[in-house]
Amino acid sequence: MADQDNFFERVYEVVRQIPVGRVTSYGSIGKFLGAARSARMVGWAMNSAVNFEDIPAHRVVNRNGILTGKHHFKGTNLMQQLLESESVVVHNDQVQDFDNVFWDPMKELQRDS
DNA sequence: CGTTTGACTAGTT
DNA sequence: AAACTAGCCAAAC
Repeated sequence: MADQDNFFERVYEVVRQIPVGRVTSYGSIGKFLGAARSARMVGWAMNSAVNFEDIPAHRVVNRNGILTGKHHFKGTNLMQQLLESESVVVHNDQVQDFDNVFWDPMKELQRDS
């Protein structure tokens, strides 16, 4: 069933599918949803997603691999802590080896047919 | 219902 | 190279 009733839920669906040890960017998610120019909306969705424990928002970073929204988390450095706990190397609020841990929904999920 | 904002991104100065 | 501007779009006020 189409759980995608709202833009937010669509984002949640994608973020939920982010594998452990991988991160993605707002733009990529938005692009996958068909709203590449709505990268901010993805962030907005995440703002609400913080209320959802099922949404690993910490796996979503900006295009630079920087933990832009770390300040929005419960803990100041919680975002980094979570990423590090998932085998993601983070240093100075920035994801190291970003290209290696970057998870592209369009490439990994690929809208099948 | 009009204005502001906001976890972005790409382009320009 | 760093800072600023603009575009984007939907939710919150």
